[in-house]
Amino acid sequence: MRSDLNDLTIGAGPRKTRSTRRGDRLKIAEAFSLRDLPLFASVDEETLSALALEAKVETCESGTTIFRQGDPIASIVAVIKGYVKLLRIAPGGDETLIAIRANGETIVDPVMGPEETCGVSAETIGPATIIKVPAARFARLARESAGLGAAVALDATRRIAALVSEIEALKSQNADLRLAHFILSLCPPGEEQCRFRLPYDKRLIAALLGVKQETLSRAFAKLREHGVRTETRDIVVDSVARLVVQCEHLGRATPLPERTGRLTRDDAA
Amino acid sequence: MRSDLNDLTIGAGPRKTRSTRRGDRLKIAEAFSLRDLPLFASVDEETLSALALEAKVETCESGTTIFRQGDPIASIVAVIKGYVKLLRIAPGGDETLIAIRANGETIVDPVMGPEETCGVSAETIGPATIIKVPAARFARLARESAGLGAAVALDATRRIAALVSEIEALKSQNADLRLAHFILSLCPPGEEQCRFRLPYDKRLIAALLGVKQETLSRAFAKLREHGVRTETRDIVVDSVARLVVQCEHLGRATPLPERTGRLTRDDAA
DNA sequence: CGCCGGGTTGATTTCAGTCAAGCAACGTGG
DNA sequence: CCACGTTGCTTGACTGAAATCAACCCGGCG
Repeated sequence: MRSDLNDLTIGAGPRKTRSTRRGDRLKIAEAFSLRDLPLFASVDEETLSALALEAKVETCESGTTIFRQGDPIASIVAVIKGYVKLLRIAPGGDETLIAIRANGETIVDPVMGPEETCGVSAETIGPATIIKVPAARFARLARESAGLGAAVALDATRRIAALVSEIEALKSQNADLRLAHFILSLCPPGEEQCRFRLPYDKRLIAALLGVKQETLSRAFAKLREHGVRTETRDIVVDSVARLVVQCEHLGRATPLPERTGRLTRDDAA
Repeated sequence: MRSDLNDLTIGAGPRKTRSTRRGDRLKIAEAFSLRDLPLFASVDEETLSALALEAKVETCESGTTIFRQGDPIASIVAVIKGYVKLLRIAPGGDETLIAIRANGETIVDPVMGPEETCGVSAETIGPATIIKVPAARFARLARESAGLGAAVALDATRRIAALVSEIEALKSQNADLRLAHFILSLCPPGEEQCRFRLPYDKRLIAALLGVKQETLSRAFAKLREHGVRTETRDIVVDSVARLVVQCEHLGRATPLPERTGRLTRDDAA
């Protein structure tokens, strides 16, 4: 929650190339530009400068609550570094994970609109760096600058598309298939064989996919037969193409396509 | 799909009170204003007039496809009368219901953004009347008028909130509980005892809740013990308050709170 | 060393999907 | 008017998926 403003430079223009990293063991001064956030990619320079004046960067330790469901919307927040989970808390008290934000993603879930409150709570997973712009200031600029308004609308469109996909997945895919798609979404594009580290622990992945961790563990075990190995926190995918094909079989039962022929040897089971 | 433009007057201003309903058996001429759509509630007169010039009203018979998933976005569509279902079609061919739009709701799911395509297909349930504005024209106006851009953003915010709620429900509630909430959402506010007609058939409700119709039928049967009776298409709720209370018991097992002990016994750990 | 937290695995229960039959409500055509 | 098929809804018996309960493993770390 501490605000280390002095360590960062917020700009509006293209990222400055002056990189003052000199291996000193104090925090490395780093230039950060609002332009780096996808949300602001197409916003005019002037508006961005105005926003930059109001922006505050904060470094948060693990488990910091950024805002709470039901709070009035104080700031527009984006994640610069680390991960932030968004969750909903039912009256009964149990929490439901809605999404995890990373990279340069914005948490404008509650975007604007007068007197709106936060629909979710936001909490950091691991240490994270975030940037905040006061909501009132943001809303005013959005009303004045059509470009910013359009950018917000576009951002919202993307977010809606993602949510729609998630609803489709929850309604029509079983746990194994959802996991397979999740793995595929993590594979670096263009590589047929790959190895990477899971971005967060399996409990969170389970919550993201809407299953219990035991179920996730079993789903991983099932994928092991299809060329997806797990080494504690690392994932090795033998063949992305093969996994894509297997997705169709994971979905509907069809346990045995039964192509009897001597072709592929691993469906003999 | 036929366009009965001549039967309708599209305006931008407040709804004209001249009501030409005279019981003739030809279609009743009716004035319709864009202002009636919540999306445009706060948009300035001038922009609205420009939109109205481009708007086209269409009456559709049941089962009309308005647009298809993957199509380029040709128009912004709103529902004036009747219901429109939005669904996703997987490569395999099976359809997943995403949402149902009614009243004056907009189907701007794919709002704007250059070269975007429709994320869902839209199809009328029963006969419906819709209004269309060419997407290019709409996008240009949205870019020029900050008010319209803000309105779109606000609309998107509402939609996101609804989607988030649906994801929460799918992840954390069982079929009975989801149905109970759905019923409650249909109860006219303020009334303790009520009776109303389901807006569409039970197959659609099942799909909306993410269950099979057989499961929905059993869920209705279970609610019968809690003061919710179904008479074919009508619903009678004996006590809204009681239903709200029952929701807590429907969620988690806890069939018997059993407070027998003199202390709460679960904090002994 | 012992004690976690995160992860796996197994046994069992609960929930929802599947398959199948039956029924009530219509609309149509004889 | 009734026989008829259709469509929407319900019910039952069964299967399968995922949650639950519980034990255990294993890699830090005080």
